[in-house]
Amino acid sequence: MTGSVPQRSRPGPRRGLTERAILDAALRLVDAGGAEALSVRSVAAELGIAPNALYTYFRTKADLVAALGDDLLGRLDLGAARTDGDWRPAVVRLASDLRDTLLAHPGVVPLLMHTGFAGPGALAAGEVLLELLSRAGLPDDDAARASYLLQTYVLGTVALDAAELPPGAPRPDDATRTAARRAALGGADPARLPRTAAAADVVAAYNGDAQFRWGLDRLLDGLRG
Amino acid sequence: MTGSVPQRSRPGPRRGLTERAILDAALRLVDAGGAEALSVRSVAAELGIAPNALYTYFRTKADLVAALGDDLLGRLDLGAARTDGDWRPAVVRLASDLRDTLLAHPGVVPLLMHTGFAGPGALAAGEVLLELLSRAGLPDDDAARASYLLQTYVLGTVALDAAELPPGAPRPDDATRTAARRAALGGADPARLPRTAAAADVVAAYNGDAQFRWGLDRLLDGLRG
DNA sequence: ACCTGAACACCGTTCAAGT
DNA sequence: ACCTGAACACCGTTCAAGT
Repeated sequence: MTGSVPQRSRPGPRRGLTERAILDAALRLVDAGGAEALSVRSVAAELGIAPNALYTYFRTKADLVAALGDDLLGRLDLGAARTDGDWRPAVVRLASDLRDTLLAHPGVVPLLMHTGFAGPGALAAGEVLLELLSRAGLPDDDAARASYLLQTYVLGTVALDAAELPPGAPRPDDATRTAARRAALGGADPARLPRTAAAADVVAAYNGDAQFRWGLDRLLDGLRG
Repeated sequence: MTGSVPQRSRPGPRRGLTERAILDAALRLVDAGGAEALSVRSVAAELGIAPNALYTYFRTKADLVAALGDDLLGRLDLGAARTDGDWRPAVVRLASDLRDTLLAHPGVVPLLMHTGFAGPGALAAGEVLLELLSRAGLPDDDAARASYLLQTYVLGTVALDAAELPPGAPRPDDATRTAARRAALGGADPARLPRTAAAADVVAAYNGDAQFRWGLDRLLDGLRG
């Protein structure tokens, strides 16, 4: 009656399952189907495990979502910004990297908005930003305020862009985002909202990397001594 | 067998139920319990009706949420901004009103981030903003860009504030928000993140209306000709 | 420690039926 | 047109049990 070792049975541990593998699976689902495609059960199915197995790694779904967002922020190349000579191009680069990283996974953005920005990745990026602004000659309290200002600008921009995108369209290019914005403003009645309707026609100037850079430059101009 | 008129029976119409009443009930729930307290079923229970009765007024829950967000934006007093003399105080006033309106109902903010900003309320506010920036002397395309810049700033600020707040705490004051931010930054290790940790100590300068005004003023400085 | 099966109290939405 | 009851296919989470 001594059978062979139960190699393919159900309960026991699995060597392949890690926090990393879970976050990768979650990101795959969000990229493919937007934020609403992410559920404890869908992640478990993606990994081929029982739903409640995830609770060994994350206390709640909210914790998983927070880790997913911060994981993205942790991918920023902070070393480059840190060693650049001038503070201003370094700030522009850091802000642009953050924007690119988030817009590469637009489904994550609304999730980030729920969870705050206090994970290790977010804090590390904030620290570098404070360094750069200090190097710019700002006193500590102004640097703290300016850091907050820059963060809100990047996140606000990304949130507006991401909110207008249809779910399940990862890595949208400028053309996709411009079309989304035109669609959002397209309903404006020219009789009642003449300027908004006109802005919809010049929407190409409204969006994309150039628009982001324009705003960022205005903002940094405002920070000058 | 002809009974009295069935005045208290189940199926028929109800005169008291309107789109307004539904949105009011939804806002009550979000204010009391945060975004996650809002469900089709909870709204129905609040109104004393069957869950599916709501589908007479809103095609989906997403439509209800979008209407709830835009309803809030529609409460802005645009007339005041429109008739003010100088453009700059009018812009400051409009931006501050928007921030106050949203922070009075922080649970709505993450919901807004999902749905975009293309309802009548959002478009009307955007139109006034374009008027003011045009009055400031900006050419049309710069006014469009500046309007977007200002929107992202306000929404980014509010989103960061709201994300750090515990759910179910409506109308938080500056002290509450400052405490939330200190809690969020409190985990920073002074050895690895010295500037972040120091910023947590001067967090009062980081947050609240004064911080918002500081950033807004920097931003408007950057827009000067 | 790590995983499963089964269950609990929920969801959003649809459909047929009643007024 | 407006509402209900019942059902469908889902949720997040817990608990006892297996390895």
